Amino acid sequence: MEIRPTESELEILQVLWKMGQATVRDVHEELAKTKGAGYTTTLKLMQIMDEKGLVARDTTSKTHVYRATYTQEKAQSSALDKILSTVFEGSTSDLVIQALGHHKASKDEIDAIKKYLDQFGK
Amino acid sequence: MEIRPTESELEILQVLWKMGQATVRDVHEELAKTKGAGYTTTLKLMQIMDEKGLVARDTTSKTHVYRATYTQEKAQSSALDKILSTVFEGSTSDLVIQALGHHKASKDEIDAIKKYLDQFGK
DNA sequence: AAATATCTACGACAAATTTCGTAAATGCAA
DNA sequence: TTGCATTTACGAAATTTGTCGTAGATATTT
Repeated sequence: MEIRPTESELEILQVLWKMGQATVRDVHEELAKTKGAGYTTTLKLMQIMDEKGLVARDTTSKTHVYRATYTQEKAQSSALDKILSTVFEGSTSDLVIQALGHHKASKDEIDAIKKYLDQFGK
Repeated sequence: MEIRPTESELEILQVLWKMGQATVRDVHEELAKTKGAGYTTTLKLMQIMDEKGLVARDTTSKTHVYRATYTQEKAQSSALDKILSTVFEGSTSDLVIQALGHHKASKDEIDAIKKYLDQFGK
């Protein structure tokens, strides 16, 4: 089955990716900086994510400790797949050029990309 | 205001981008190839999209003719913005390298990108 | 130990999105 | 013209997603 994280689930995953390990309170306080949802909302979401297998939790102590099982790399790959097929008609070069053009990459970033490309072109 | 097309609305937009102009039936038959939704479902969606301003329609004849006002370029830009901030931590180079690595670009595509980059690097 | 605070579990509500059924209008064919 | 097919309009159900309140368990403080 393809497990697609929802919008809110993705926000939680972002916190877990950054923190590595986190309790519901950790995540909630991080989200609270930019969002106004209640504690139990975050709790419920994370419980659902556990059922879906997006996260795993250690329940040995009263306060459960969560970590992401759905990796950032997977999310990146999935996100790219999706926008490639939905808005870029499958053209990777279109996507890349749009990305470089619209969101100005730094000189270092451009160099990194060039280096990567050379590695290809034999 | 930011008008974000929903998942289903995006499917419809894809058809409109490809056809340029289309009736509800055109769109529905195209979607029917891969999806099992009824005709009135597509109709309703397109009516809502009209209200939202995602599409415009010519209502002079009984059968209305639709076209997208939300352009593919806009969708591309919006999609990139979103995944950049949600899963790539704002790093355009990460995104580009992932895109090139994961979805094998053809030689031509790579050349196109190199050409584009040279235009940059002074 | 008693009171207070924190946490999980869980049902239920709310909002957004998708789906469809039905009615009325319009056009086409017999 | 009469009947049949197609289309729009629109309300409402169904689904999905996000929200919260409350109860009960566990820990912490006084």
